[in-house]
Amino acid sequence: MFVKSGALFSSRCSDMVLSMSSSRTARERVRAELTREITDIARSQLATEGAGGLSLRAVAREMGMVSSAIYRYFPSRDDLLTALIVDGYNAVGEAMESADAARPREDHTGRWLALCHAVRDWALAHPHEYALLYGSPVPGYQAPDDTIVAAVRGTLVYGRIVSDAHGAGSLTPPDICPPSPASFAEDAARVREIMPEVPDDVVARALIVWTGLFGWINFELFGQFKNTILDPAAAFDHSVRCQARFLGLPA
Amino acid sequence: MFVKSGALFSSRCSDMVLSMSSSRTARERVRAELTREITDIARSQLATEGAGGLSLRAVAREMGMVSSAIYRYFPSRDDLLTALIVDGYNAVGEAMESADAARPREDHTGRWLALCHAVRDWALAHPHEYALLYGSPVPGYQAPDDTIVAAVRGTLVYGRIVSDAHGAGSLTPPDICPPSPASFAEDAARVREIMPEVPDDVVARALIVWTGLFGWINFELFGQFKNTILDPAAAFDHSVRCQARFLGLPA
DNA sequence: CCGTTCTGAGAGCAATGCTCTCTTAGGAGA
DNA sequence: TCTCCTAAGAGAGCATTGCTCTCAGAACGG
Repeated sequence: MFVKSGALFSSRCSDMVLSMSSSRTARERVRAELTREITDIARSQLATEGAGGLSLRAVAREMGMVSSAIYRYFPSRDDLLTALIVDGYNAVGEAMESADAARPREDHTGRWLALCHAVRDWALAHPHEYALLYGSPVPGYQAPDDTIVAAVRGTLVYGRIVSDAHGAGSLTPPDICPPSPASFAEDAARVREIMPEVPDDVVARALIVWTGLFGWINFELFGQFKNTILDPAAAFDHSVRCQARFLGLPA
Repeated sequence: MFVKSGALFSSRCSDMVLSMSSSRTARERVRAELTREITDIARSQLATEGAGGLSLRAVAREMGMVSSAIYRYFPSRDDLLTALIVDGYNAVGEAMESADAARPREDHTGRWLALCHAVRDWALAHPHEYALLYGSPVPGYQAPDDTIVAAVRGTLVYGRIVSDAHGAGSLTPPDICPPSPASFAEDAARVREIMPEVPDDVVARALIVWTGLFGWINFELFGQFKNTILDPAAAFDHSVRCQARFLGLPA
């Protein structure tokens, strides 16, 4: 009932095993089903209570199960959180992807703006989940590598925009920055896997702009702007437009 | 034994009542003393375990008290956290202040760079505390207004630098940004209380730069830069130098 | 000196994460 | 179809947490 084709998906795939739906045995199917149900309930708890309010026992209760049964699916609370984080990264990543795809490929500035607003909109719609991804790491919890690779998905979109703009020759960054430090060359090379062909200087700017985007959203979402910004949407839009110019995108 | 004169203070003042030391009655003195001891222990717990690992009972245990006694000093765990947050803001604020004060007043760029490095250094030295301040708000916890006013302290330093630079005529922002939205005028006026005389356009840039600073530190501290930046200090320095140029500070 | 207030102790409640053991149901091979 | 083995849920239990009571003693102000 979850794999109806055109249906609205309230759940997000997190487990490897889930991706190959209608798997062999009935037991495996119901296991996948239950796993998904657990993450769904957990996600709704996360949305209402925040990461700290996520309780395995409450999830079990809501499922009509006994708490110990949950441990057949997630060996610990942290593993559940990890699954939610991976889901979250995929969700923002998807939001970024479709926002980007909705713009003509050569409208680099428009793609960047759409990307930014997609992130902010998603963050406002899922504040606790956003906090889980881009806020402080959850107490006593160390992000496993799974989450890191999931986190890259959104960054890929960004990288493509920058790379496309550079490739099209429409990237004319203002000449205001000092040269990047020598130690940055290697980093830039690594980042270039995500935004090919882009010179070091632009890579550096791209990082600044990218962190600036999330820095702004964090401030807005985590209350640092309280009593300061009256029209957050407009201010945000202006901010990312400026960032675009700093990066070298056309107005 | 705690108020030895020349002693090294590991504790930070949080309560109003603490500031006027050697208060009237002995009872009040010991109360202030114990309050401070509680926050000290709590802070060290925070430093090692993170916000989630902060336990009232553990604090009580370490003090040789029974847990319920703590509630005579802090009505709830959240209130303890609030005190720690206020302390934290004051600590970063102080770090910013002294970094700023160590530079000649007319070296605006140097003051900005010193400010940035002071924040980063403090963040690296107290990651959990920093996360409490600039990361996601703690689960189920809503920042009271006390913390907001405390948060301003560091921002004041920043405002003074921008304002000084502008007043000295050494602020020449590159003309790359679109005009700020109409709705921003009122916000700018409010921000101008912190950085007087500064025109709207510069206020907008100042906000972008400020959020960018914390955005970068967040990425670095919360692991978003994992496997990306090899020499974080150098990259950070370059980033804030670029930000300075974007703001209009001389190179 | 006496009554008020403040403070710590102690027990207790509800809730949490997690670990056991036990029983039952599902599935694979004969 | 029968037989085993494994997986899954139930249930009890442990240590821990935040927080609320009540109670006794100490400090304080008059």
